Amino acid sequence: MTYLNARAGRPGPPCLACPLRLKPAFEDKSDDELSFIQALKTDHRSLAAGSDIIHPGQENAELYTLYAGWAFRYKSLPDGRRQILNVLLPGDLVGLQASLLAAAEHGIEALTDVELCVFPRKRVWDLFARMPKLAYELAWLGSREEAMVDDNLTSVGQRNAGERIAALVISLYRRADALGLVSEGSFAFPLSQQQIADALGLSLVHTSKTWSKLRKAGFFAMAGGRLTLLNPRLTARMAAIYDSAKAPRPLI
Amino acid sequence: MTYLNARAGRPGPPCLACPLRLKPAFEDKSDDELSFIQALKTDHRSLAAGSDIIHPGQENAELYTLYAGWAFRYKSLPDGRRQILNVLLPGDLVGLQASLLAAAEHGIEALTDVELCVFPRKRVWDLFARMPKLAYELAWLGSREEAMVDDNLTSVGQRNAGERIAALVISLYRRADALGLVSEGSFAFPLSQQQIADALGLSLVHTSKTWSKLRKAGFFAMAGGRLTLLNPRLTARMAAIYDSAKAPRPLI
DNA sequence: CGAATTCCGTGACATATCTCAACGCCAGGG
DNA sequence: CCCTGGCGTTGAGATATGTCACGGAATTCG
Repeated sequence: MTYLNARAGRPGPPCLACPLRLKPAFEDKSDDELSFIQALKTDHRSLAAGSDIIHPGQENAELYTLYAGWAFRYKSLPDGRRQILNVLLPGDLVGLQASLLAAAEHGIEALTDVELCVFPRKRVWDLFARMPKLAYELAWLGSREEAMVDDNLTSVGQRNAGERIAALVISLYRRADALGLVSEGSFAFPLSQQQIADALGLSLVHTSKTWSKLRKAGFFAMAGGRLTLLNPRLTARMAAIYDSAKAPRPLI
Repeated sequence: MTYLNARAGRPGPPCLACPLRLKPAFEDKSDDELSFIQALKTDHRSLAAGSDIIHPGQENAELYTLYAGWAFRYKSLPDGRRQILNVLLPGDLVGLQASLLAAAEHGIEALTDVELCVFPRKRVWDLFARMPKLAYELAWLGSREEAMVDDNLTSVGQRNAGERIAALVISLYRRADALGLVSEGSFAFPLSQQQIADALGLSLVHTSKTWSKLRKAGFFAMAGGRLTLLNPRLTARMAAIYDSAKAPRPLI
């Protein structure tokens, strides 16, 4: 059901003129590097919300950069329980782990309609052989993703339901903000409550109740699929997250 | 308190004759690569159990390979709650994330007395510039570590207390086995119950009760700091972990 | 337009897990 | 030698979270 709605064709912007790159989240790159990245990229692909980008167990996965839309990595147990490992936003690498390891140990699913820059697996090795700076940045981005999973594990292991929700909302807010996706305190928030529950290790019912409680307590509001954070500092304090400005990161 | 008991000096074996490398867990490497690794390595360091190898927030962390002993990565919340992110066994990289990112977002502590091969931070870049194959393997090892954190997050988010303990014990058993640390079904198991609790997101008391229950149910036995797995397949089934042989990995 | 489906909300009840507290064992140190 | 601190064990009671069940709103689809 998933690969049928893949569409290639619309080529996307040339990397030299990539609008995503202008966002504050990202470092500057030299024209040389950008041309190299452009040469690495073989396709620009669109997928519908709900599609599998990488399915569990897939071998020889390609490497992508998420150009537009949201996605998430997840891991399932044989009996159907599912853990969402982390959420991917524009500019994030998709499938680095799957393209380095022999087989994907997780799945990646599109949360909204997405657009992907496609880098074939073989060229990942070229990148290491010929562009050590980019290879270093690839490893850097991998470590950053691991740090995000570390955070989520700490949240799921140590925080109660309200704190987990607060931590999730705050961290997505900050990441969306760095991408220019926040306007007037609100941003598109496409996660369903079931997905929030799967990300936080909570049941759907308890997630729903705790989510309502935080809404009614004035932490945030939802309307039209957009979430408005009413008091970011309060929410951050509830989750025991203290401000730390994040340096710009590489975009490949 | 921690750096005082660091001891350098005892040089450790030359990489060309590294006994760890002979274990089934690791790939073969060419003499060229081994000499390169040897040149990268500036020190062989011993630390006592309980020492900080990398402390939270540390900048310019060095990169290590754990040569002997056990360690763990952890992350603390401001109020003192602590999550153990993953356990490190001989051959694992220590501090890759900390050496790539600007500052460590986690701490790493020696669980037993440990010996470390020291690679200064600057030379990590040399490795990318001059030995792309090793750089690729470094990224590969980073992805493998992320996969372990993924597993732990799935465990903490989705499994109940008994399943979590079973999953932890089984995965450590398998890793120890690949390193030749298992003899007659038993291996040294240095985690305290508090550390198990911190790794699994459980309270100490509940960990103790669940641990006893599994022992009494005949899953495993402890004696003299060694754990004997009485029925590995049963334990794996309880944790809903199905066998998958792991390919050998690079040792740097 | 009605039927089916998905998502969200809420009440009642069950239970896994937590907290508090006390106790025993053992190793180390004065 | 006793004292102390760290670690593991166990019981009683509290509570956060899970499960079951139902109903309503919105959306899709025939």
